[in-house]
Amino acid sequence: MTTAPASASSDSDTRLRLLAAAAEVFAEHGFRAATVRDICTRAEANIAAVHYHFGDKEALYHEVIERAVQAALTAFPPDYGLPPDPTAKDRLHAFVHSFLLRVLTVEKTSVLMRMLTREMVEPTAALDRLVEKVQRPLFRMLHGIVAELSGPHTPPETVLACSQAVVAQCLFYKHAEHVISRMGHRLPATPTEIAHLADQITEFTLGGIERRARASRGDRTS
Amino acid sequence: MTTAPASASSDSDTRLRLLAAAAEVFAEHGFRAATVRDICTRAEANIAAVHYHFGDKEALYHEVIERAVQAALTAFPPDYGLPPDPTAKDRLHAFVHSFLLRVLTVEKTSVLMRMLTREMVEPTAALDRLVEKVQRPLFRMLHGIVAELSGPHTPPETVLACSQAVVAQCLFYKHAEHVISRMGHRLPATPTEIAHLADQITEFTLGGIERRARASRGDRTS
DNA sequence: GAATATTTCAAACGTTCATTTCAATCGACC
DNA sequence: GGTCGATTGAAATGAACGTTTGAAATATTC
Repeated sequence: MTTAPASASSDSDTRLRLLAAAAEVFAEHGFRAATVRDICTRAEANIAAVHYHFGDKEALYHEVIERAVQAALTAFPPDYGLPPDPTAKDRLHAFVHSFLLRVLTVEKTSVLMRMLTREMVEPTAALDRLVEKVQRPLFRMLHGIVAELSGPHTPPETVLACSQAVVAQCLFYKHAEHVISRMGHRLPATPTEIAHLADQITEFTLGGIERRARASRGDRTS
Repeated sequence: MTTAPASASSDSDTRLRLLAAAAEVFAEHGFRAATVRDICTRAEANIAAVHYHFGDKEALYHEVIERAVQAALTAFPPDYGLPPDPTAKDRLHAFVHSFLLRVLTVEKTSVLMRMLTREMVEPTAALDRLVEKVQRPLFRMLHGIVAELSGPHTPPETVLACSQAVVAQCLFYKHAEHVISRMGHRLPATPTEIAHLADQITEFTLGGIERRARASRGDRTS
């Protein structure tokens, strides 16, 4: 029986090469279309290496996802660049900025994030864990910020919708990247462009929240 | 040689059944994971029927996409429910509302729209035509509306960003539907819910545009 | 340095799938 | 009702893929 992988935390050399290659291939083609052969070729490993080190293709995928999320959140945590004693607006900006950095930075993390994008549209078993471990806590954090910006008398439904609008704006540039480039529009990629986009989205959101909150107070000034 | 399909406009019975079944299966599984066998079974047709009527799986896919877009835009054109002599705000609302109806309505069109969602994340050759024929004209229309709402002195970059924010908010509920439902949030589906969401997005957007336009005029009132 | 465990390797297995083939069937037209 | 083109049917083909196998190579341990 050659089933059992080595101890769970063994990071042999080929094992790491497999993980790196798998991240590339899964991000590029998705879980199903990615082939074990391709991954092993890029990792300069034998076909059987996946079976030996991870058990099967799906277990490899899970570990890649796990590490991807870890890496992205470590590199750009949601309080990225936050000054001490931040205002709610500061926290919104940091949330948006770090979100965009995770999603758009051309380094490793963005390649990894493409996997999550695919998971959202075409879920595998990995999505459930992902939602619970990552997306729910992040959204809860955002929801708190938006609630604070909306003021105390804003109905929860409005706060929810505004929070979703923030996520929507951030994810858009990843979800629609192929359309955006085909339309001839620039896709933010450099730190400067991403920071600028974060400013824009933050401002747009503040305007939206303000107007929605005003409307929910019954104002009709506009 | 049994290659050539009948005349391009022949709508034989099995041909139509194949198109209907293919729309279901492609929407459910995506192009690659969908199997010709599954499609033919659901259409109560023989496996060879796809080859006979369409040539191959990809040609079938293209025709399904073509018809899907046609159907969705016919059912809910971007000026859906627009009053005569509409204001810019009216036109924005109609654009958003029809967009959401195409994307979220639980009837045929939404199933079909799921294919387009997949195309955006995992493009096939069909996306290029789609962008040119559908998305570019629609976006140009939206861009005009947003430009009008922003006022004459708003930089084009801001108008572009605000237009993208609108698309982002509308697409979000389709792109992230699996996450939204896993988070326990309600996904708008009934005409009432969709209309309500359209109101919310329109208001949010107006607030965003207003603030961005104000900022680009150099105001710092806020 | 022999014994043992770990890791790699080439080859093959079994399955799934799109596509093809060719005979059978159907339908319209003379 | 016989003929011919259009359509359907059952079976086969060939390629791609994940997985498995068992031996060879390498590292580890005593």
